[in-house]
Amino acid sequence: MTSPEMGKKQANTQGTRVARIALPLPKPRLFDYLVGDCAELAVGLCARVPFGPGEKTGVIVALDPSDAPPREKLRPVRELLVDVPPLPDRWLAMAEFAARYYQHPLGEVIATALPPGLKRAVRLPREDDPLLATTAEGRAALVAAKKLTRALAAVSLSTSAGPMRRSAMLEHLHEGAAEGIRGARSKGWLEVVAASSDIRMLDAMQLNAEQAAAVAAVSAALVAKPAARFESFLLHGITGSGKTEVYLHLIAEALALGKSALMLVPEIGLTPQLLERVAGRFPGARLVSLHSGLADGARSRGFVQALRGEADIVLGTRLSVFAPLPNLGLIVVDEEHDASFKQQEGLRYSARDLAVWRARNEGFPIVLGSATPSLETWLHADAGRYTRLSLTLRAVAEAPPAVKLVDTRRMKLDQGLSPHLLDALRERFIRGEQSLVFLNRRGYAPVVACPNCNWVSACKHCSANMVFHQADAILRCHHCGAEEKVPRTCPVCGSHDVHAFGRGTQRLEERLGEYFPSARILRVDRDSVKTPAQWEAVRRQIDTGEVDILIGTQMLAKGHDFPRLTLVGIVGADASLYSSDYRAPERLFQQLMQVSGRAGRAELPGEVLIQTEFVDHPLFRNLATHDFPGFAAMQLAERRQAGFPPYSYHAVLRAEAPELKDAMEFLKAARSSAAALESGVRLFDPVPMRLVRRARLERAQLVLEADSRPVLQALMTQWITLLYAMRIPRDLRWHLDVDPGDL
DNA sequence: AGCACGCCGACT
DNA sequence: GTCGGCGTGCTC
Repeated sequence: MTSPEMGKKQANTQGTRVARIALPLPKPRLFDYLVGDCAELAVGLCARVPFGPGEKTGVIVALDPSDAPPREKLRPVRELLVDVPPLPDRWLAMAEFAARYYQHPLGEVIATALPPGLKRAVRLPREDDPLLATTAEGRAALVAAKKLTRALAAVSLSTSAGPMRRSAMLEHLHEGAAEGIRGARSKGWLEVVAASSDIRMLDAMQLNAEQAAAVAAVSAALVAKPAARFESFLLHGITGSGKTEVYLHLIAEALALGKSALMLVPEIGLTPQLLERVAGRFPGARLVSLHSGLADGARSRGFVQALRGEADIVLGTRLSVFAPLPNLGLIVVDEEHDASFKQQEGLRYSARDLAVWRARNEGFPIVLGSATPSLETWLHADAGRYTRLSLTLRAVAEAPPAVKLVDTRRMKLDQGLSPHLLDALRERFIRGEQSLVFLNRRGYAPVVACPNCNWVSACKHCSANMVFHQADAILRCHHCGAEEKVPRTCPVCGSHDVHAFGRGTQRLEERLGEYFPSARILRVDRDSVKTPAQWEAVRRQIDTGEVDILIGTQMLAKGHDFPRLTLVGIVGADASLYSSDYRAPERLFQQLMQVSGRAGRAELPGEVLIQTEFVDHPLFRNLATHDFPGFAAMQLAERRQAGFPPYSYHAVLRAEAPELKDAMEFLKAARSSAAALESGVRLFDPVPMRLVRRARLERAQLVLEADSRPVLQALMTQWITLLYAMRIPRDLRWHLDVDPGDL
């Protein structure tokens, strides 16, 4: 038999069996096809099938189901993608769980989890790729690098050897591998090896007692009997306490045990910095990075590498929780509280929650790390369901930054800047130290308005104001991207008095430029930094001291360490202090803690100035004393009192249509069909969303609340069938969001 | 999601 | 008299 294309197998309709296939369709059902009984046929295989007048690619989820339609109704599979190994059962189990838990069609879950380019042919360099192994040098480099990784892992495991002895061992190992690595690097053969220029293996031995205890605790789970290997750990470590070092040690141990490791990081966290550090630490390991910024080809390659068991470490954003590593032994979720782990469209999954499920299902430990854990995770630790490991010592600076509150009630502010903050900025500038002014609002001013007739720069498509961007002299809507020229006179009354109200980072940049004309000021927000390359350039400027004053949004809060930074000024925090969203304080605390952590290094103590009208607010008091446990206890008490998550469980049904009444009507009908079902779920009234109109669509939502997950799940499972059966206007769309990030 | 089938308004 | 609106229903 000859196949026209590599890796495809034409369907053989003789000796047929039935394959049940999950196809990417917005309906929760599967389709059965005839398929030839070839050797490769297996559950988990991708298949191309005829569908209606067209064709689709799906995944076989069962063979010869007992309830298939009569064979004469079935059409044959067009081709099987035998080039790619079938997805493992455990992987499919996770997809099925996600479909069940998030009430989403299995075919769409699988389509979300698979890289988009997989449908096309995947060309993958194997280990015997000519690039790596056609020359003796290439092979030698690879072998040397692998030996080094294994040996490194083994050394870090050998707890009997003291630090001195281990250092000596490492140095010896490094010498042995260095030659091969240099050879390979000079030829540019292997990216992973190239990155080993950054090798800092000896760092591996600086663990302090807390870090060592954390490593030991998780290690015990790694080597426990299979049935006892699953354990969730919360690694609560203040900024600079060396969480990453703990992760790297644990990854080394997983590798030494012959397992692979998965590390999830927030979107912003996937900077080349971390990738280099991991690659440098494990020069012989096969490292794969996965995130949505990759081209289809690269993402497919990484995914298939994992699937073939050719990846030792996968480092990536939320989507990499679906990396089909067959031999996974450890998951790390860094900055586990970060909102980017929750997908906000399509399948609205939480990668962190799925990761915990996966670890339990496959029987291995998981580490959730953060300086400011989510209250969900904190409560799990309080209740003993997660094992809490604390890092309280700041490894990189002697003392945490001094947090001071600036009471702005009786103060004359200049563009939102207090005299205190300006003095502090001046002081640092004179001393040649770096400062950061944090304002979580980009643009020049949040609105342009006419005081004469009350006209405001409202967006035509959204219920929001257009933001004034002076840089390109334009009004821009931050919700739909619409742009308009700034009117010179009021479009309603013709008054010449139209002007910008409020301030964003651009305006702050302008004003600070006037105050400190000789200072080098750099603004960092989504408008000024759009690509990873730009972000890298910015980081280099900051690192090399080419910047005196930084102005930035939360982009900067999450960035990496800035060694010369000694002052952080926080402007406009009050806006989120009394927001109607019950999660606002949690987010604000996380944000402020994170941005505060940027200030100060060993030889240069840091200072944080927070401008506020609410100096007595307990949130600030906890922040000033760096007391996350205190803050969490206070918040949890409030949540318990109000019956909010994590003491209850939420799901939201949202609908959007050109007209609000259609969305509301749908939700009312949906509500009454849920009300007719027997359950302990509390059904709220449908309400328009806070931002009712976005991109010409009007949105409303219906909140469901229950005291337990099973109660909520039981209702939704029945309800979803009714929802799919409802007849709805063509232009109305709805979705269910389980465990929504916000309401 | 596509795509086809099928029944009511303003045009060559 | 026809082209085309999108409501409804189906795809193994």
